[in-house]
Amino acid sequence: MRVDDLPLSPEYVEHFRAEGIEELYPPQAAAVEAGVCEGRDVVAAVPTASGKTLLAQLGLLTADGPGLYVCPLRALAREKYEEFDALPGVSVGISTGDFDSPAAELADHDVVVATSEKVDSAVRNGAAWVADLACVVVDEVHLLGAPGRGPTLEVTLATLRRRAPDVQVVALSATVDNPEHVAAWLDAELVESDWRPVDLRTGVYADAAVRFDDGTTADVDGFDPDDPADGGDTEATAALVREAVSSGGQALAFVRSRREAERLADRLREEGLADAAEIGPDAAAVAEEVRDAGGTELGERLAESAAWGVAFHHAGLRSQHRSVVENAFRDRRLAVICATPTLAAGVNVPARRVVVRDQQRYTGTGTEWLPALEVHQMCGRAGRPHLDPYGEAVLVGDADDRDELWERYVEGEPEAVESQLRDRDALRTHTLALVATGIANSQAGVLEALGGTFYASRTPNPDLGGIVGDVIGELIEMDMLAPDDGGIAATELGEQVSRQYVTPRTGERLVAGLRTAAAMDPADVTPLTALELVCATPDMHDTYLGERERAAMYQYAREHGSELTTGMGETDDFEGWLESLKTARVLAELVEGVPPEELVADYRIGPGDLESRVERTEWLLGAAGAVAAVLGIDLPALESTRASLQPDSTEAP
DNA sequence: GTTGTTCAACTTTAGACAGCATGTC
DNA sequence: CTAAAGTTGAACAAC
Repeated sequence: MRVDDLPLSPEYVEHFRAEGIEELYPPQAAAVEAGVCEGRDVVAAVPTASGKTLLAQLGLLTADGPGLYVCPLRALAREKYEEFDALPGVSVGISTGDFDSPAAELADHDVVVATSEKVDSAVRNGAAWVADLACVVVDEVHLLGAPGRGPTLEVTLATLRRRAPDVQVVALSATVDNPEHVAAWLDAELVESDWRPVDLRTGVYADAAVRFDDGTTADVDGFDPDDPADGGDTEATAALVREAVSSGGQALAFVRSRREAERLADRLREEGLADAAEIGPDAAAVAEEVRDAGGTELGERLAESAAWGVAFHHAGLRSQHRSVVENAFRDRRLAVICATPTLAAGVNVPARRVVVRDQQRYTGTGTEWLPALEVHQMCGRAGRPHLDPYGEAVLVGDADDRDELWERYVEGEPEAVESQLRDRDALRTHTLALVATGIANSQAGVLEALGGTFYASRTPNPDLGGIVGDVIGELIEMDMLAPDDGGIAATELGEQVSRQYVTPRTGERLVAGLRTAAAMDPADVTPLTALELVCATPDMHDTYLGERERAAMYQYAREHGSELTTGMGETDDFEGWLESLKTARVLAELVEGVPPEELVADYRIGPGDLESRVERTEWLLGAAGAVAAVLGIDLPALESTRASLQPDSTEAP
C-alpha cells in the first residue's frame, strides 16, 4: 500500500513523500485495512520505531474533528508536538505541566498533544473541548499496567469515551502478551506485528562470544577473556561498545545506576572513542552546548565526557542536559551514551548497537530481574533506519546466567498488561474526582462510571463495591465528600483537592498542616514551615538521606522544631519524615539564595532531582494556597515562598 | 612520619505525571 | 531482610 492510495488530501501526501515515505510499512498498512482512516477504533501492538507516528497521524488527519494525542512523558509530548507541527496546515497545541498552550486556544487546534495526567486534569476542571473530540490517540497504552499511573489512564479514557461516545480511539502499545485484552476493552480492531524497518538481532554475551537469535555467533574484537583485566561484565560491555563504534556505528549501553553510567562513560572516554567514530570536532561543539545549558559540577563532567564523544544520561541530569545529549546523539555528534533505564522509555534515540550490561535492579527487597518488556524496549533502540544495515542488541552475562538471559529475554514473552485499578489509593483519588466533576453522585454512580474501565472489562464480576464503599467512608471522614440528598457530593474542600490534582491523602496532610501553622506564633511561620508542610506529602518525592547525614538532620529538626508543622514525636514514620525534612531543608536554602551548584554538592542530590523538586514544590504550594483559602486560613508564607522559587529568582539568566 | 597496599566492613541503589490565571509599557 | 558494586577506613608494610 502506498501513501497515494490513502484517503488523505494531496498536501499531506506531498508532505509524507517529502519525508521519504512512499510505501506504508506492513503494520501501517494493516492498520489502514483495520480502518484507522475510517474512524474505526484500532489497537496497534507493534515495536517502537515501526512507524507508530504515521499511524497516529492517519487517524488524526482523517478524523472528522479535533484530535488528541495522549502520551506518558513530557519530553515525548514535545517530540510529538514538533512532528505534528511540521504537517502542513495543521494547528497543533500542547498541554503538559511544564509547557502549556493557553487554555482558551486549546479548543481551536486541530490536534492537541498532552500527557495523560494533564488530560485527566482538564477533564476534572471541566474543559469543554474534550466532548468535541473526534479522535484520541493513546501512545504507550501498555502503561495501563503501571502501578502508579495506569489507573489514571484507564479512568481518563473511560471518562473521555463517556463524554464523547463517538470518539475514535487509536491505541499504540509496545509488544505485550495480551494486546487482545486491550482491544477487547476498547472494542477495537487489533493490529499485531513484530515487523521492524531495520532488522534486529538480539544476542547474549558470555565467555568472550555473542550468540545471536539468528543462529550466528560472533567473537568480540580485541578482547581476550583470559586476560584478567578483560574478565568482568564492564570490560565486555566496553569491548562491545568499542567494536560498534570503530566500525562506524553508535552504541547505547544500559547499566543499573546513575553512578555506574557515569563510571562507564569515564572508562570509555579514556579509550578515545570519538576518533574512531569520526565525530571528533562535532563532539567539541556538544560539550559547549552542555556548558551553555548550565554549570554544575555534574554538567561540567558531562561536557568533558561529551568532548570525547561519550555521554552519560540519567534522571539526575537537568532536563536541558538530557535533551542536549539526546539531540546530539541523534545527529551523530556523539558516539556513545551510557544510560540508566530512563533512555529506554524516552524519546527516539536509535543506535547501531545496544548493550545491556545489567538486567537486574535493586527493589528494596533484593535485586529482581527487569521485566522483559523493559529489556525489549532497550533492545528495540537498536538499528537506525536508512543508516544501519541492521541493529544489534547484546545482553551481557557470564556463563552462569547465559541460559537464563536467553530464556527470559531473547525467547521470553513480554509480560501481560494488567489493570492496577484495585489499588486503594488509586480508587480513593478517582472516586473523589468522579464525584467532584459531577460524573457520579452516589456509590452506585461511581461504580457505574468505573464500569467503562479496563479493569471492569477484564473482571467478570467487578467487585469494587467494597473498596469504593471504604474509600467513600474515608473521604467523608476527611471532609471531602458529604452525604447529599440520598447520595454523595463533594465538599468545597473535596472539589478543590480534585481540581488542584493532589491526592486526597495530600489534601488531608495539607489541611492538618495548615491548621497547625495557623495556630502557630506568626513569627515562627517561615519559608521552612511552608516547605515542610508540602514536602511531607505523598505527592512529593523524598530525598535519600545518607547514613552520615542522619545525625545532622536530626539536629536540624530539633533546632527548627518551632517552625515545623510536625512535632518530632507525632509521626509514626520518623525516618520518612526526616527524609522529607531534608527535601524541605534543601529548598529552604535555595529560597535563601544558596546557589543550586552548592546544594547539589552539599546534599549529594542531582541537579535534575533538584529541578524536579522545585517544580513539584511550586505546584504543591499553589495547592496548599487553594486549600488554605477553603479553610479560611491566611498564610502569606505560602505565596512568598513560591515566588522566591520561581526560576528568575533562583537561577542565573 | 609519610606513603602505599590490602581487605573487610559499610554504604548505596531507576524514574518523574500534576494547578492557575492574565494583564503591560 | 533480600544483591551487587562502590567507598571507606583500619591495619599494616615499605620507605
